[in-house]
Amino acid sequence: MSVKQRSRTRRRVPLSRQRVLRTAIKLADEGGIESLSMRNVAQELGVYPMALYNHFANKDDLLDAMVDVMYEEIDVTAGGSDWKGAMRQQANSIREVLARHRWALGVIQSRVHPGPGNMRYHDMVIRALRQAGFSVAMAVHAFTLLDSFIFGFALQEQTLPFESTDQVDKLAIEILSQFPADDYPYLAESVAEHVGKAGYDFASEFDFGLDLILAGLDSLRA
Amino acid sequence: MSVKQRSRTRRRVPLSRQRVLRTAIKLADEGGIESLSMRNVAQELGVYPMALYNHFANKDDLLDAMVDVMYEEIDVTAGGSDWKGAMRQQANSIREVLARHRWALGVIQSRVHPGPGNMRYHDMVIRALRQAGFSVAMAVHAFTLLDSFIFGFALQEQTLPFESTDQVDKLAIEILSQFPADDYPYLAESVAEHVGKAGYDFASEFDFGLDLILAGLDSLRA
DNA sequence: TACATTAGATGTACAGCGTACATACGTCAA
DNA sequence: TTGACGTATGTACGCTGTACATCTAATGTA
Repeated sequence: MSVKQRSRTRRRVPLSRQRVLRTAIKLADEGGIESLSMRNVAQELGVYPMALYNHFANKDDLLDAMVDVMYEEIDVTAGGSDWKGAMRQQANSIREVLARHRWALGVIQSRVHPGPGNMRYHDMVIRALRQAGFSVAMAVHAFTLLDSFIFGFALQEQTLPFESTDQVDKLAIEILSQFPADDYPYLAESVAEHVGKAGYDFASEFDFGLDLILAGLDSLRA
Repeated sequence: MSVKQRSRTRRRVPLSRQRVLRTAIKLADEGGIESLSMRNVAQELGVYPMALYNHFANKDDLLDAMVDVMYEEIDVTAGGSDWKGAMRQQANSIREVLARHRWALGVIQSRVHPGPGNMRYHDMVIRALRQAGFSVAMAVHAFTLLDSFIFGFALQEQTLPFESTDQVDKLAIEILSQFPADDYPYLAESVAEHVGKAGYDFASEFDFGLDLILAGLDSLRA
């Protein structure tokens, strides 16, 4: 890094919490969370590493903020009377956000400080459910169940060893073939008769689960 | 580390993949995943760090194996005709295992190589579902939905900023109080009228969700 | 306009990390 | 007895987060 060159363009764009945050998210999106270092962020911003610490207490603080941005990006426009539609839209939004920020699920797990984005998200979900006629207790039940399914599905989806959900067929067969035949007969049956068939799309499992849950919840509305 | 002392006791217990694996899991269980380093594992085993690389290609290889141990520890004894009971038992087993190995959820997300423990787990779940009368397609739907819920619930549970699920009341109020009053009216209502009440146990949400899903699936059996 | 205050950027340093690589050693087959 | 081979040792390198001291540029006050 050339200090001379840097100092000439010093004041172009002042460093700020927002700029650091956006840069960190960009780097994590592009290169994965393991490529996110304070040094990389600083370099991307044309700044010395320690400058970041004027805006974030430490790397954990930065990670907390990154997770909260993820919550902020969730689209939770209240759906009025069509509460199921609203939940479906929100669920899909979460899936999109988590696909855009693949680091988020891994980072979420080690965070303990909920930020305003997190709070806003949950407040709006509960609002939608309350306005749809759910009792307070049932609204809590409902959003916990929905959140569990949505984030859990995303976790499974990202654990799959391929990028797109429509490439399951070939890969499932390949993985199975790495193990002795008949070690996993039921898994093999599923792949042979269902998952391994051309046209199978793992994403369809998301709609199945979501529909089942929404139907179950609907029957419990006040 | 004293080499003299080590060499005197050199052959007491030979290093092995299993011993490295067990030590790594022990360290991660006790001190969290961030305290798991190849150097720490080596020191715990009274060995130089590079010795581990005779048994694992690299740290990722070790993490893959650790996750697979977690799958192996899941209790999936087939429940015969009582498929719901079997699923409930298995779900609780997963929750126990993930509580015992709090690092697992965070690590799972970055793994792409399913091991034999993972395969066995899924094979046995599908077997239980098939024997309960589910079609192949429906068995895949069912275990994807169940897995999503169970792992997703565990993710939420571990994100909660307290250890035990029965301490929600005080803490929920404390967190809310850090933000301007009435910023999150629906969240506040939930806490005031339900979550914040003494005796509320977040773990009960698990049974609610599981029961709803099992009931929904039951109506779809062949 | 001149000066004091201060927030923020710089630059150095340190301990710890994963692991490449060369060396040494213990065990077993011929 | 010797040679081969698998495993452990020991060194080294480039990377990490961040403590700390220093410098610099912008801001508030007279």
